[in-house]
Amino acid sequence: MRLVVAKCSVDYAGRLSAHLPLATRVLMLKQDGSLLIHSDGGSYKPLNWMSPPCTLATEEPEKDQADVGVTEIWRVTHAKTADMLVVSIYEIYNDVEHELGEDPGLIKNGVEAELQELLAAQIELLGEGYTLVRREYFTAIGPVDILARDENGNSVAVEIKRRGEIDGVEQLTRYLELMNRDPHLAPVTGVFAAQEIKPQAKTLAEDRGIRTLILDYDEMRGIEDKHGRLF
Amino acid sequence: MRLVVAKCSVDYAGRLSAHLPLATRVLMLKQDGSLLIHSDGGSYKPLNWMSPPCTLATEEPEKDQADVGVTEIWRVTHAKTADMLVVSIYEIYNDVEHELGEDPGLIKNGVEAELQELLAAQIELLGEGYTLVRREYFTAIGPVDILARDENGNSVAVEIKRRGEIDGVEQLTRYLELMNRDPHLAPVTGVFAAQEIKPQAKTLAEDRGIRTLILDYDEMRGIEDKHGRLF
DNA sequence: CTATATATGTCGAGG
DNA sequence: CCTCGACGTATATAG
Repeated sequence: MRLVVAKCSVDYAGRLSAHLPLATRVLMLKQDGSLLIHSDGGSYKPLNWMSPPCTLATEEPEKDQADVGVTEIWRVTHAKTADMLVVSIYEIYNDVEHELGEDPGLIKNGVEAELQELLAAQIELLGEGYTLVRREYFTAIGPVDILARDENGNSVAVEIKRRGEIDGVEQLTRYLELMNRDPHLAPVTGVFAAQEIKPQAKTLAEDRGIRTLILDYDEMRGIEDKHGRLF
Repeated sequence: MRLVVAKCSVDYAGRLSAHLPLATRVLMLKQDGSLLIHSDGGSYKPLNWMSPPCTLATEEPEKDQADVGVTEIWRVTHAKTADMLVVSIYEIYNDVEHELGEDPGLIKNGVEAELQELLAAQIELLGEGYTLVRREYFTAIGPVDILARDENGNSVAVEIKRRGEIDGVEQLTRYLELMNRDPHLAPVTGVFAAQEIKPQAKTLAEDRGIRTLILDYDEMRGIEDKHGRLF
């Protein structure tokens, strides 16, 4: 990992073309040849970058570039797509290199996959007498998160989100429409389950006869832990 | 902008909870208090981060933490959501600070706008005898990318995407529904045009009687200076 | 490898 | 402020 603070301008050509005017920025050069160009604001997204696999070549500036103050040129070329990033460096204020080694990586909890597992294991949260048919029930337009049966044996399609927004209701609506054309499944009702459901999504769901359900992650995980400890 | 190379472990609690085991990483501290934690690989996305608005507080470690080698603790708290990122620092190998100033920002040239221009100019790609009515035909729920007429003089609404996914079909469906209620326009048929159309989107479009059309960007552009823009 | 859904998505436009 | 759509989306996972 090499960290350079430099006055530079940048040009990118690939899926789009883009240009960064002359300013002072941080250039982060990773071991794999990739390059990130950060300013002192914005969020985690760099102003510009090149993803691996790619190679960096350092070049001498042409005379006309040297005349306007360019001291070196970094040309980063993507190995597969021929995307190219060219950094024209005017002045380097700081240049540090350090060996980091392999990173053990991030451990996550509470993403949608985990919610789906938990709800499948605690299908009774949908209601008394509900049973799990299967997770990831496949249809022609995509997988339904959970297919269950209610206390009367009727099909119930469950769409799970971390945050329930209108998109998710639309998605479930499409599934229901399709599944209700299948005489083996129909009638199919819908449940929209999420840790948090936006008011508009709740309204839309109810308007379409879809039940909404708030999932309490901590509670569900707690129950699961207790189950685990019983064994 | 402060750049720190340090051995650290990290914990995040917010929309999800996550943990980074002890390793050497780069900590990028921006002027607005935001923090990025980068390893020497991956793409431009940090391993972990806190977006602005947020504040950084440096704390002394508790005794039990100090005993295992923690020298300082950085606690970054989001100003609105109460998301929290805690960095436990064991050793600092490098620590640099530099004033960058405001960045003038990125200048972009996108692809989708160009696709729309090109298709309007080459409207015959839609079929024999088609004529352009106008680009950005305005409806109550938004602009239709292109309105054309087919060889019989009937209205055709075209939705253009770089990548055709289900969302785009939904969008076009809404336009068609609305436009077909207008006796001056009806009957209106739809064409979903994109550089690439996902199978699910194609299925849904056909199910709704919408024609799909693959656009060859390079061909439409005439395979001119694709990479010649840099210099 | 392709295809698909998720994401602490981020980001910008527009009501 | 919120919603919606685009993104050089990236990323993991299933087929």
